[in-house]
Amino acid sequence: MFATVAQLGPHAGREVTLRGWLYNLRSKGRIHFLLLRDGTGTCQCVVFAGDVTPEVFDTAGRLDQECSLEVTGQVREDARSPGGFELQVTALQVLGASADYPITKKEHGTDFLLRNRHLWVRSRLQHALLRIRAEVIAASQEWLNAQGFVRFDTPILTPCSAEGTTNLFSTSYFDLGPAYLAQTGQLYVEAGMMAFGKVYCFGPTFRAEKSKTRRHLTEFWMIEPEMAFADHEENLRVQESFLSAVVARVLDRRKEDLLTLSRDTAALERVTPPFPRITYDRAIELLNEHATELTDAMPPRWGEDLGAPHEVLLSRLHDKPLFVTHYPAAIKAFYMQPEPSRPEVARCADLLAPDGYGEVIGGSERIHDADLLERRIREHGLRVEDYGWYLDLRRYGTVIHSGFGMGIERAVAWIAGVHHIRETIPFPRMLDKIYP
RNA sequence: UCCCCGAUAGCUCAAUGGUAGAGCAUGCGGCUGUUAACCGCAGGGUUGUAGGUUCGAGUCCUACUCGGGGAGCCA
Repeated sequence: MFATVAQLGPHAGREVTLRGWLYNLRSKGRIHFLLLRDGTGTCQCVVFAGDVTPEVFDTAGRLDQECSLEVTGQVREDARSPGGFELQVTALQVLGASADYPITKKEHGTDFLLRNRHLWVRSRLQHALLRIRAEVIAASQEWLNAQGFVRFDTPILTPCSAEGTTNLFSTSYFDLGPAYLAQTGQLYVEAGMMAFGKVYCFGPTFRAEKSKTRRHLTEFWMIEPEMAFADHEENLRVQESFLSAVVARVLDRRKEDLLTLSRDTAALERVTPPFPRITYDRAIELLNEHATELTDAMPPRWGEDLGAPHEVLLSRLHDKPLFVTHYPAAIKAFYMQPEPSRPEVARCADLLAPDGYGEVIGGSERIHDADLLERRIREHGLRVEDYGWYLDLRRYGTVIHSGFGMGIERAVAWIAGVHHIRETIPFPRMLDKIYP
């Protein structure tokens, strides 16, 4: 009877067959200890010389790391096995050999591990991390679904730049000229919002930026909710509830993986609404007050965007994710609603994760007035004719609306507590790196 | 695009300008409870590329290539 490592408990005392890969082998004279992983967990399988034929015992002692195996034996409770149950082996069959597996038990360099990413994902820490990623994605979608949001998929191939100036990957689209890989689904999701009230899109987005930092990928996944009749305040409330719910679910269901990654879960327990909020104006003041703590950076002047060192410092002054609201309109996207009493700032917010993980969510109230939106498109040097359909959304039953986008990888990096974003996606795409 | 650091065995790293080393991995041998097990033996190298300085260069100098860290931009 086949079993999985995670479900061994009910089989205690009985004989089962596990199928998986050899994580590690330790031999001690007349005993071999096989660590078998099957994706659900890792189980220590013990081969005693007296329990099996000499041929099987010899085979067990020569197994290669990561060979695939079927192992049959009796399930026994034993604290010395990682999952609390071990298998006393009676039979064993190699399914696929694994000579010279490159990733060994000692340390490796980043470049080597990324070149072997297709194998690296089998390793313990990577396995825990990617499980957390899957949980973040599932939690995000299921929370939104439960709140009445409808998933509304947006195109990846797009005819023009959604936000203008940033670098896009381009390809040729038959004889219709260039097409671009989407850097956001936001404009399209606004069309969906007017059909369904509350929608979100979820998929890969692409930025051809020459960014070489621990927070950047050229291909990353983003979940972008958009809500009709929601203003800036409502937008922030949804964001803090959403992110808190995602964190709570990871704590509930993937605590073991967080511990595998040595994540301080107490810091995650604090992630509950409301989140602290400061305006951009206040952020500038704070940065000037703490200027001496800024290494290799000056406090920004009003009108300049916040840099990575600034975001790190601001987030360190708070023990929860931090909203920075009302950035100067001039440094934000063209579609953001100006604050009525101060049109030089936008009704927007960046949500900064603690510990220097940077902006995990960016959002805003959108301009709902057709004339203002058209003016902004022109002011940003964009072609109005490219945005005909987008302007239509304001011509046919416009409403106040808001939305935001969360970068999955940044959220996962912060929640899991891993330093570099490249490990939070199975196959990272970075500047100068596209293999495997 | 800019700044800093690096490149030596399959992998991770040592080596005052003076004979190229270790751990892991691999192969062989030993050990009845190991937790990246341990112990013994063995094989494994055009020191990133091209020039230069020197009696002598892994080590110093120049250029290039590749990689790592950071910045800008952004999620």
